[in-house]
Amino acid sequence: MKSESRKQEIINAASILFTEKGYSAVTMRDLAKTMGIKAASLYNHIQSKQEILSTIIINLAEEFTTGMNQIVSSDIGSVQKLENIISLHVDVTLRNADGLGSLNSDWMHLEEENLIYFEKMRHDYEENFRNIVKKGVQKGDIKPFNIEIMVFSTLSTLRTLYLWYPNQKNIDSDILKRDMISVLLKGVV
Amino acid sequence: MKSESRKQEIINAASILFTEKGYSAVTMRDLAKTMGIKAASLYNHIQSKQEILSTIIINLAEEFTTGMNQIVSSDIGSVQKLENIISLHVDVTLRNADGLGSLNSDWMHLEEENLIYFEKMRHDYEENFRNIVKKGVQKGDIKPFNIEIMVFSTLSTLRTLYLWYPNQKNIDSDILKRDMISVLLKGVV
DNA sequence: GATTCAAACTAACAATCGTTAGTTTTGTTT
DNA sequence: AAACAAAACTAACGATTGTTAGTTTGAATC
Repeated sequence: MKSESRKQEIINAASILFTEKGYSAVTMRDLAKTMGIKAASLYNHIQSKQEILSTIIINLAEEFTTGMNQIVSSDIGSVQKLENIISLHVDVTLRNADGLGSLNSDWMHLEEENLIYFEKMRHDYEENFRNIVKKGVQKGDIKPFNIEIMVFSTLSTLRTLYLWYPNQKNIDSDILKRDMISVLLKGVV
Repeated sequence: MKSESRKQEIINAASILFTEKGYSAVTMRDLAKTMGIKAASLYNHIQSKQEILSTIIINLAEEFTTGMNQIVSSDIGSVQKLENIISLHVDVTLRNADGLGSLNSDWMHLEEENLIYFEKMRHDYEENFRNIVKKGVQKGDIKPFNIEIMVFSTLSTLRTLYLWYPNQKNIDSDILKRDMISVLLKGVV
């Protein structure tokens, strides 16, 4: 097993700190103090600060990519696809809320290869999202509003769900999904 | 005038850098290089790095607070108030898109007094928003969905407008407002 | 009891951080 | 031309950064 669990503990602690203060503002000594050890001891388990960041972000990005690819290739209508995307974001957020702060705010601190890889995944994700909306508009299932605004509006809400969810402890996953689908798709008025 | 314009130039340059990389990741030497001077020369115009951050954030937060207070005290319906809030966010974003990255992602690096002041403004803003939605639901003008989700959903879209707007150069302010109102209030389905 | 090994430790490094002090340059006003 | 103020500069400071090297601890295995 070779300290794999200890490594994961460090990554989990780092996820929380990074979301609270941002990658650059968290020092290895901060992280070590949270873990109850000295900064140098962290390096028995991880290779670098950068490795922690890239592990957090790339894993999450791949999770979203995998989920989106399944939705895109499924044989369902555009509106149902949007509902599944909302469901995907709720699931990932409930499972790993701490890491989403890094994904949203610290991805630009990834280094060369991982930065390019991440940006490609994000671009493809948005492109898939956009195409689903376009198809829905063509078929008449989605209102013919400005497509960019519809995509941006929905996506920005889903992306910042992690900021808001921890404050609402007493909410069931399925109820949250249902209400999010109502608000995002059917509007509030 | 005493270099007031030079100070503003520094703040404007810092706004862009802070939004690109975050407050903690931008050094005074980075900022100086962007201005074409040495880091020490910055201190002829500003008192500290922290002063730059607080100037950017507090000014913007006060702008939102002032706008919200006008909307709250105006004698119009709940839906019209929501439309005016959307319009407020579009206006502020178009006027000062660069600073909104700091407001959204670096407010936690404000120091004691300003941090408390900012958090109070943000709390009051959200509370005003929530009360407008509540009133609208009571009057039957707004659908009886989960209020927190409606508030969070709308607000998170408006707050991240600055991330998305710069990519859509050819869009008129009034058209943007109209379409945002459509998508956010009436839904896409 | 000796060996092994993961996981902690102490001590220190080179680099970089925000900032200060004191000086020089530049451009305008007398 | 002299005087002044604005705005740049050089040089350096103490603190902090991520990280490395080498050592000690403690528990499991032989």
